[in-house]
Amino acid sequence: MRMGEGVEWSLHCLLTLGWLESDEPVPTAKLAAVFELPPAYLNKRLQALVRAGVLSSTPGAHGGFRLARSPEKITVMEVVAAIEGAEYAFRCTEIRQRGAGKGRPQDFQRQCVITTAMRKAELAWRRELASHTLADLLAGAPGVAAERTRDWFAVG
Amino acid sequence: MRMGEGVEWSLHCLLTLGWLESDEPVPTAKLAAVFELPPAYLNKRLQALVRAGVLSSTPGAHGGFRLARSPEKITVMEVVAAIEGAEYAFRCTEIRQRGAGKGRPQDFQRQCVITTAMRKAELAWRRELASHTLADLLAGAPGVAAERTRDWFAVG
DNA sequence: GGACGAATACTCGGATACGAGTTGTCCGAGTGTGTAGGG
DNA sequence: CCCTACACACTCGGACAACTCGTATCCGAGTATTCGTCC
Repeated sequence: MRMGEGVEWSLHCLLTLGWLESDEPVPTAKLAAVFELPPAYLNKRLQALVRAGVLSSTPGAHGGFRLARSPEKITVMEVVAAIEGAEYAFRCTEIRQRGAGKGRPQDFQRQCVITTAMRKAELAWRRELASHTLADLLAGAPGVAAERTRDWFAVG
Repeated sequence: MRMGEGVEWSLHCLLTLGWLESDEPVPTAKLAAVFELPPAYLNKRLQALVRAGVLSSTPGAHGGFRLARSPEKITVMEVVAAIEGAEYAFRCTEIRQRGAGKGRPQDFQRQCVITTAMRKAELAWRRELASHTLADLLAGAPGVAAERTRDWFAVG
């Protein structure tokens, strides 16, 4: 089980946007240059964040992306769900109803214990991710990181 | 992010072995027939459980697999780790040290806040999975399931 | 009749193809800007 | 001098390939059984 790189990319970009505290939209090319990422692919991921309502995009010249909400209202869970999808990682395919259990629908009213256990674990994971906001991450990072980012944008 | 089907298959097979309560090893073909799964591929997954010390295998005629330990000592976490791998789903590639942050190793002594948050969430997930043993699942399932399984093996 | 040995059937184990999903790239649609021309 | 219309440059957005990982399969290594033969 592996999480895509897009999550790391997205969160770092959101941190960058949070540090800039600018109302000016930032284009994909600039954000990609900060971390030396492929611009077109990063753009694809940022689009997903727009669809999720985390970012807002402005097309045209001097366009780009900006935070759609204040960092306090953006949770890490939202970002992960926007990039990786909202489905559960464990998906029950009901193999218990095949073979030995075929043709006995009355035995399978409740979900199987395996699904229950896995879902419970995933809910704990989601709860943890939902408890961290972008503002928390911004505050938790060392101050030099914010400074460096602002300097880099001032120059470039 | 998606969990492979092997986890569901493995847990169902472990439940089956737990219900049988037999010292006789059960071959892959039988287990596969219970859920109508491809035998060869299921075998591949059971091998992983043997390597993890969850199952013990006996080759040759009348061979097969049996639980290596009592169900109370087998956690769901172990099974997931055996099938999906023990690595974390989120892997930090340190993109913060590229581009804007290049050549400043002193700024990156601690792990970044994103990695910390993700790891914390995964630990909550793992803790939850580790708290459930195979014995818990066996006890939580309806009694008719165990009965049906035993009947199916008695006939076939 | 009992014991030994070889042939056999059955099982696990790892090496080998196939397919889906993720990663990566490209070009078109749309918007703001700057400029040139006319009033 | 000011207004308007046009051409341009820049950006997002979705459609189009390449590649890695998970899925699926096959054949070889090894063991308990079974049958035949010898003592």
